[in-house]
Amino acid sequence: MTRRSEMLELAILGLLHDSPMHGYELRKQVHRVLGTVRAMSYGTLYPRLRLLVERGLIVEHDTPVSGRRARITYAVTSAGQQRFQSLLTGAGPNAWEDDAFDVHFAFFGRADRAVRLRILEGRRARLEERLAMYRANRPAEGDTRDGYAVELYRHGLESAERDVRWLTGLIETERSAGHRGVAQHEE
Amino acid sequence: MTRRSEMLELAILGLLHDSPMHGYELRKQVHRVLGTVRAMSYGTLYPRLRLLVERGLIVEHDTPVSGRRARITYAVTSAGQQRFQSLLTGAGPNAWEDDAFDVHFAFFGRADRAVRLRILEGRRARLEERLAMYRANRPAEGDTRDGYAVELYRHGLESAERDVRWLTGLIETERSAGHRGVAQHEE
DNA sequence: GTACGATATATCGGGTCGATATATCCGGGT
DNA sequence: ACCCGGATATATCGACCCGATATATCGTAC
Repeated sequence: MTRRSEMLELAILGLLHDSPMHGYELRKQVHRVLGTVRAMSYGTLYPRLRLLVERGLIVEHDTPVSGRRARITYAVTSAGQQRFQSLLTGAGPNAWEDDAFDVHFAFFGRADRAVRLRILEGRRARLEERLAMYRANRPAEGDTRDGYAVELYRHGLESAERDVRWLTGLIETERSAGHRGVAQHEE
Repeated sequence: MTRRSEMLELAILGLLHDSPMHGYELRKQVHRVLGTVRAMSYGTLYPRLRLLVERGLIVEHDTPVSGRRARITYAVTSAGQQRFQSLLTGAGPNAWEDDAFDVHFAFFGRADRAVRLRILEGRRARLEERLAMYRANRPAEGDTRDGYAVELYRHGLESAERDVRWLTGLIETERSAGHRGVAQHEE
């Protein structure tokens, strides 16, 4: 179980929880929720769906609409629900990485505050490490890098700093007002 | 030759042009230039270096420092220089993608203005497509997404918009003042 | 009524990552 | 002098992911 496949499993289980659907639709949802960030290819999705069926985390409802091509609708089982919760609640350093963080964050509504805070703080720490490395090789006098490489450096640094501020804001909101403020749209 | 391997080839040839070095150092430089973004693993780097040697794009200078472990220093050949230039100058849609764009941008100092503008504009168009998709599924009334998913959406949209503005600034600078302004640090 | 694009599932080859193995060098502690 | 840990350095392997491609059906526009 690699980092990536764990993240994909979380995304699949989380999305199927909202409503059962078939593979093609599922992939579009991953696109939507993760906002066009590297979504899963079909070559990854379909084999993984079969694997999750084998493990009993999801089940396939065949939907044989007369004459239509087979459309396999998937739904989470209770084992799948548990697996989802344990992936979300037990999130470790894997969840501090770019893609994995986004998936976890998208499902924050189903995690309690302690878990949310741990993931947010882990993510921030991860970005601060990155920031420290960035700053450690700030272009110095006599650097061979030309203006474009320096501009790329500046832009990357700025983005990372902004993300840290974003996380800090989220953490403060969680600490002070609980889930209000961030989760205004929550039902 | 996939997108990714083409990008890695450009990075390797471009970095070795600045100064010959061995694999371990090369990987650190990729980290530095690309700013911690997904750098190459050793399992990718070493086989690829051997491939580039086979193709005559780089050569290995064995540096047998008495008693020391073999350290293979690589340097670009003239064929490698040409390959680098053709990869940079002939950059197509592959170069509009995240990682590939960064690598190309880092080597803008060795591309002429027409090429720089084409890549910048291609990249901007790519981001605007992404933006359009984002906006197309803006969370509407009655959306099942909770506050966190909406916040993730908002943050992603904002980042993409900022990147478009960044590119627009760069394009304007290229168009008006040539390479000044952006490339102030150029030697 | 047919051409086209979207929907839908499936598979394969090439290639990448992450872990691991091996080995040397250097500095710090004792 | 000795050892230890961490950085330097090369190499390989298995797990697995992406992108392309094949196949087939549906809606709709002309």
